[in-house]
Amino acid sequence: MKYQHIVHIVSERIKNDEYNFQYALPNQQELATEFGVSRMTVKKALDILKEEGVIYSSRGLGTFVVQHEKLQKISTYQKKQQTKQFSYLKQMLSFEKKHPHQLLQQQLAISAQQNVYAATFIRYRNERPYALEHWFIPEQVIPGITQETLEQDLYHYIEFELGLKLGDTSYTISAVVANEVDKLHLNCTDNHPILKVEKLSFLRTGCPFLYRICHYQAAMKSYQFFDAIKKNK
Amino acid sequence: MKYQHIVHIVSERIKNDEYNFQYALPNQQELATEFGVSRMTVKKALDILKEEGVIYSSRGLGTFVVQHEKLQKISTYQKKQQTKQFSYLKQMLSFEKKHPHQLLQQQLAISAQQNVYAATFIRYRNERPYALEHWFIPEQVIPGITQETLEQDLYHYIEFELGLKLGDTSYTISAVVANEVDKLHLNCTDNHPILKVEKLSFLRTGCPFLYRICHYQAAMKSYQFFDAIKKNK
DNA sequence: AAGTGGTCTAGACCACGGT
DNA sequence: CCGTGGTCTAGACCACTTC
Repeated sequence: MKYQHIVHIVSERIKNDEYNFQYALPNQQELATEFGVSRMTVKKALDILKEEGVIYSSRGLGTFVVQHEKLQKISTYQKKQQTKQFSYLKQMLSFEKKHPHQLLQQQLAISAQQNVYAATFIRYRNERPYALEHWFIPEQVIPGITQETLEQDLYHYIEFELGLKLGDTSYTISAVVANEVDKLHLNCTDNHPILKVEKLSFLRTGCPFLYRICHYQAAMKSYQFFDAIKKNK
Repeated sequence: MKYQHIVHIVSERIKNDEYNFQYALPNQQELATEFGVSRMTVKKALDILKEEGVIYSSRGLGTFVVQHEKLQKISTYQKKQQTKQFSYLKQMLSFEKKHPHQLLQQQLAISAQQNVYAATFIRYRNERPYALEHWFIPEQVIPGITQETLEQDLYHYIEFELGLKLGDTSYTISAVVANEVDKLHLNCTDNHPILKVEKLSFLRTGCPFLYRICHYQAAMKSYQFFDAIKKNK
């Protein structure tokens, strides 16, 4: 795929400040000539970089690099996450197969008669309790799950053992106070704030296969995401 | 733009169940013939629907509608938000021009000498205090702001009065406990949980122009977003 | 008028999944 | 093998911005 190569090269040039926000990039025809491809292929590569938020373009004006600030914020954020060198540990507290209660029936789009694998995990970060997670997986969609599957790599099992393709995950974030189970495992007291994240994962077909309720120690977790307000040109 | 028309027609057919998850869509050549366009134009339309999560396609197999569950969840969520018929009210508590402290200098990428408009709002939902927001806008980027600009429509001012193009907004979400100011205005007591959302908005050029710190009554707000886990084909 | 990016074409070839 | 979608071409025309 030639366009991926162009995406990579142009990304590198932006990182190396060969292209920067003060001047327009070479126009599409020049880039096409340089890379020995057609203009449409260049445009496809630039469209991907636009989607990534690295560049933008205006009819009649040209294509420009987005100013450093934004990218810096993202990269420094990621760097912070990496350089802190956290050690993570996931430990299973319970594992069972049961019938779903009403919330699960609704979220996983199944009936009360179908079985659901239910597991509870506690996560540690640098040996400190960090999150309490409840996982629910419909047996009909992802059959043959064992305790080991969940302790190792569920996604690998789904993709390579079952041959299913993964889709998107929906995140719903809210703030709550610690409940009794949280207080027991997350080492916190009354009225301790909790960042509650409900994650619903789908196969590529749109079938929901995993519902997670995750309670994070408020001080140890935040979520960041980007949102395009308007797509006006 | 022909491809937008095709996006619209195919969307309608999916909503009307003329295309559904049980069968593949007509192949790209058939659609091209039907709409009287080239195959590339059909593909561009389908790419947009893929990006929206409405369909997916496999080389060698065809193009398919994503199962209803996922879309239902999104649309029912939106419907819930709409049918609750909330009444919203935004009230300004303070407005001033000042020099930025260190956090603002960093977030807005400005120096300590530059001026920043600082405003505080309280939001009500159905007459109940709902959120407390602190807004910060660098004068150099968005000049000429008055109290009225902020009470009315800042985005309209930026786009149509100043002629600037808007870019993305970054959201950073965490959970905290109510501070003294929250307790005063949000009508809550000690250790009340707060959903804290930092919003940093950029112009299309990547220049940050608005930093907001928003404290929501935990019980009255949640955030939902989607994330592609992997783009494997 | 000149230069830019956005759209669209009519074809070609390739990679993949199923037979 | 065939049918599918993914990539790529070499051009054309259009919309927009600036001079």
